[in-house]
Amino acid sequence: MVRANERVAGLLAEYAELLAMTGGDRFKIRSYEKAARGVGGYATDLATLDEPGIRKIPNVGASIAGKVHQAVQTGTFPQLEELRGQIPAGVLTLMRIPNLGPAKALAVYRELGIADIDALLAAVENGDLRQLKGFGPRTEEVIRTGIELVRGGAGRVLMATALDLAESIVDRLAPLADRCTYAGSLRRGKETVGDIDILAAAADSGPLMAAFVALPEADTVLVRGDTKTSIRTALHPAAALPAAGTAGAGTDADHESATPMGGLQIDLRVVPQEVWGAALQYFTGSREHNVRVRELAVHAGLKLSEYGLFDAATDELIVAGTEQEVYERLGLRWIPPTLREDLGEVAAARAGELPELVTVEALRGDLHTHTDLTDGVATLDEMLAAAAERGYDYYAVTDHAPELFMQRMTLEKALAQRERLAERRARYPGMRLLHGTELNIAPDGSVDWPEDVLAEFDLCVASVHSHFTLPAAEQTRRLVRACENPYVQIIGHPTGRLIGRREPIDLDLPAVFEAAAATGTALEINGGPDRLDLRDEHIRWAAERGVTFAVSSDAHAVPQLDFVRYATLTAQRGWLTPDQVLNCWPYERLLEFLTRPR
DNA sequence: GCCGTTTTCGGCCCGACTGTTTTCAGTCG
Repeated sequence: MVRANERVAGLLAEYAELLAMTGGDRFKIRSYEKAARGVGGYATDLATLDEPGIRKIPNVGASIAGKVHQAVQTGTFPQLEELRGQIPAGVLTLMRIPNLGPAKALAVYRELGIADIDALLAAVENGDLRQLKGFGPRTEEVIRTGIELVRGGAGRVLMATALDLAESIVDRLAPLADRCTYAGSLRRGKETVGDIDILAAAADSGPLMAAFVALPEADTVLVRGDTKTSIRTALHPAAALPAAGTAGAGTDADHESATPMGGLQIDLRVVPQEVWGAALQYFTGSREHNVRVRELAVHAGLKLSEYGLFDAATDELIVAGTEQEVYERLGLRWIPPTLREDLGEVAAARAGELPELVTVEALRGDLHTHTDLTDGVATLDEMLAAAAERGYDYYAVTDHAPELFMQRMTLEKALAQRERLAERRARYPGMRLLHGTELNIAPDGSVDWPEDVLAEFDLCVASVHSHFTLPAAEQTRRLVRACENPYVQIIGHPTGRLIGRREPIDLDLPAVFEAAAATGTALEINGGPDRLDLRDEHIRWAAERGVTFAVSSDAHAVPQLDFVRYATLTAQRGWLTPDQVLNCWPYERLLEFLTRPR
């Protein structure tokens, strides 16, 4: 379900951006950004809080609490509407372009009247942009490539955003249907999706279609029919902000959406209950997977469509009720949706060699998390309580290390945290607490802190947080050296990409995977909705080379512990089994891995 | 506008990089 928290966090972040653009006080801007993160990362649903309750949210004081309360009730607050009146929504979308911040966005709007990305591209093409003070040829080029990056994901939304929306809609439609679920690329767990496909089984589609077009999300009805209805959601820049709450440019905790979630098409198809399985199989895809499966059917003298599996000669229906029946009648084990990409899964299913995929339930702990000691928004105790609630056998706190200057970490703070963690051990007898850190990999591959300090941590994750544009040879050497560091057990978000915002660093991936395998350094699958790093196909390459993985949330707030869900879907798309994932192992085996001589 | 083992004012996330300047503004992490 989409909570009020995420919606209001989006409004606060939008207000901060508008303030930044209209020359507001920078500390005031920062306050709204921090409040947005606080609200988005708060464990309690805003809708259940009164104003004093809202006031308890980190970084929310009297003034913002009033606006938050109003926003929960009415969907907005007057000061936001005032600024929205001054700056067209399209100007905010300009800021999705990397290296184009509030000042430049305002300049192109004020000077050239540019209020959307199309107009900006046109101004680049005809040279108008270069006339502006502060805009030289290099800036022109940076903007041009930035637009390409943003455009690359045009019309697509992050899987996490789509999943929230799809589940929320399924929840509301399900009471009117015999069965209801989402299908398509979302069910396959792709990192971004172009639309949402919802499938329902019902004898009478009328009430479902009526409820569907009446959804508050339905801005435009594109198609209205008995078997298929399509709607489009409204374009709303604030809605582009992530499920976890964000604050624009800022810290490692920010997770901004690749594209505005507005304008997303949602299809509802209603089929008779008898053909549910065939329809679900068909509408889940992928197209390539379905072609492969139908090929198999043809060879067996059968015909497969969304209406069922038929005898090709007599047109007699054979099965259609469940996906299992369809696959089994074709001589296949049921294939998990995350594998249905025609990347060998049909042959594997035929040979009975499908992997037993890693699941969220199989995760015994989280090995990459933060607290408010650095850039998290929840305290150590809040994070521990939430982790215990999830039933974890172990949990690692891995706050940032000193070289990420903005986090102001010191050895003293780290050691004090270690003390506090030690004190908490008695409170969580069922959950082993690991004191870790997230180190920064310098351009030369070295990390923060001397060896004697590193040796005292239970766990060291090492990640790239700077120098994203080094040449491939240097980046590769950098990560290989980090793998070779005997104190580094996990490489965090190995490519550093942010979906739709930042390209991955230039790496010779096979060389890095070889190094990780040779040194026994695990590679992370980071569940941040805009990271999903490593990504699906790279996981498979790495796994083929014998790499071990960590499926991590990189949570900076309590609700973000759920990010392991997105990491797990990605791991499944990389065909991983629990045995290949460190944090599916029992504690004793994990400990052996962490403490073995290297 | 928020916050406080530095508490009701005066700080606040700091440093680097880059392109455009001609001494610095904008952006990022």
